[in-house]
Amino acid sequence: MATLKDDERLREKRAFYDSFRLLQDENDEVPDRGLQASRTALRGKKTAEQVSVAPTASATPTTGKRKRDGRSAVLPLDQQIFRGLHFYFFPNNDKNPAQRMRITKAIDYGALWVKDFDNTVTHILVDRLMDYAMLIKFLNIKTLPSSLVLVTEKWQSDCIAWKALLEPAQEHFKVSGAPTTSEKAVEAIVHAQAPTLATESDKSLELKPAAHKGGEKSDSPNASTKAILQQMADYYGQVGDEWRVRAYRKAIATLRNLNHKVSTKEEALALPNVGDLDSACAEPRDQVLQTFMQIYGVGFVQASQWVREGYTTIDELDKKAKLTPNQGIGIDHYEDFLIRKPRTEVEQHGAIVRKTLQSVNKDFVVTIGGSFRRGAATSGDIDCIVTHPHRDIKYISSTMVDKLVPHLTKSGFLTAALAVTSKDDGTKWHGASCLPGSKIWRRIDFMLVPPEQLGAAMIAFTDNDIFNRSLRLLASNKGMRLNQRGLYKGVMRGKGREKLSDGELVEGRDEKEIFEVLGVTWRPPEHRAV
DNA sequence: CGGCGGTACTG
DNA sequence: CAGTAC
DNA sequence: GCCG
Repeated sequence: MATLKDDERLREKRAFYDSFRLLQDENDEVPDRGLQASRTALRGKKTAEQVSVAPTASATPTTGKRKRDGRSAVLPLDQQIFRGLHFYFFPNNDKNPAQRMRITKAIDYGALWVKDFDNTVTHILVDRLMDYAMLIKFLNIKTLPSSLVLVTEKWQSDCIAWKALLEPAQEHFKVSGAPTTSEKAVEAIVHAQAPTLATESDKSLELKPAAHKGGEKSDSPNASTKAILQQMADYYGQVGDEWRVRAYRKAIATLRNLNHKVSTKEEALALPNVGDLDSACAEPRDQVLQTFMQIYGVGFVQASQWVREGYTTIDELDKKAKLTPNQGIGIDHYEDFLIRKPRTEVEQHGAIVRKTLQSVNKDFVVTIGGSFRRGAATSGDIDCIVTHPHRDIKYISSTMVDKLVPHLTKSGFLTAALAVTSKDDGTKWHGASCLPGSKIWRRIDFMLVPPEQLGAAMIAFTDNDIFNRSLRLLASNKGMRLNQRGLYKGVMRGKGREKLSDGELVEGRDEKEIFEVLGVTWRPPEHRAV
């Protein structure tokens, strides 16, 4: 039943997406400073004023929150993903509006528009209605130089959506009738790293948790393959197919644990969760939908409805849409909640909570979980796992609700409550916090855990979701059940995985013990992510 | 082909 | 209950 | 997308 509904939604969504796209093609002019010779030709007149456009703050253009005149998407140099590339379009004129839009955009993003085909062309972008044979005939040549990149126009729009040069040799960018590049699967995909922009000021994006100390081989032999898989996962995330995202992430997880390079298709197929690595194609998910769904308290259903009602910016939602209190907060602090924060700041938030709690009772223990505990350099939110070695959940939660939260709210540290513990047996509190002197709100969560459940809670609130799912699934397949309270055995399940009986508690207190009972070799928190 | 973690809070 | 978050 |  869920599937049926989903299909329905998907179709619905596509329709809206399409109409939105059309709208965009007409309206979405992007003046910018990236002046290229060809632009003058393209736009004819207005040149002078374009020359001197200063780069402005480059917040998130999609939100349209700060600026009313959504027009001015100034593209700083580092956003010009096509810089240095020479595009030849087929058809190569700007007669029809859509095509003109494409060309304009390409230029806005740094490409040079080559009007007469020559050997400086690096990319040929073919209209959806054209095919390889027509192109060859038009250019009056036998074959194209292999160094040339031949892609459909979709490549361009996807690159823009992604803010990156995407691998052109993917099935969904293939021009109809074009000679196929023989390789497939792992091989084909492996050499396919997106070319990096040769920028002058190349600030290195440090992504590594930098945890490696000992003799561990720091870079995995399958790094490039994983990068591709990650790209595929991201793509499907964009496209809205969460199941495929999960599948790809599972494949990455498998590769992560290998210490030799997988280089043949056979080898890949033999691995669990890793398959042919074929790529399929779907329409990218509506950017507006995507933006709306990043609002706290807004999911697919609400976002779709707003899109259907014609909303296109968060600003409009803020002014006109009917919002729940949480969504209001989500919108007011849209940027705040999306920004990842460095470990040092996460630690400061945790320290405040810990200190306050311990001033009530010095034995309280506050552990920061989530990606922080996994060693990540930055975190999206702050997960505080709150426990007490010899008091029960009731004491813990009442202390939180009656003392800590009011106190920290009064002090100005806690700035919003988004989901609070309901009864006395409540176990979680979600809200926002703000360091003294700062104006940026952070998402902070408290997980209230009695000592006998600490191990299970640590697993649940530290490991990333894929790792969690696999552990729970593993438990399920062994006739057990894993949740944030413990590991249970003798669980009866009906059709599907429907739980018929709760089973009996095996272990909850000790993290390692849970791993052991499940037959999973222990790994420290840093190694429980995908 | 159908299934894809398991739970707690909001409205 | 559906929707959302973790 | 992979698994049973």
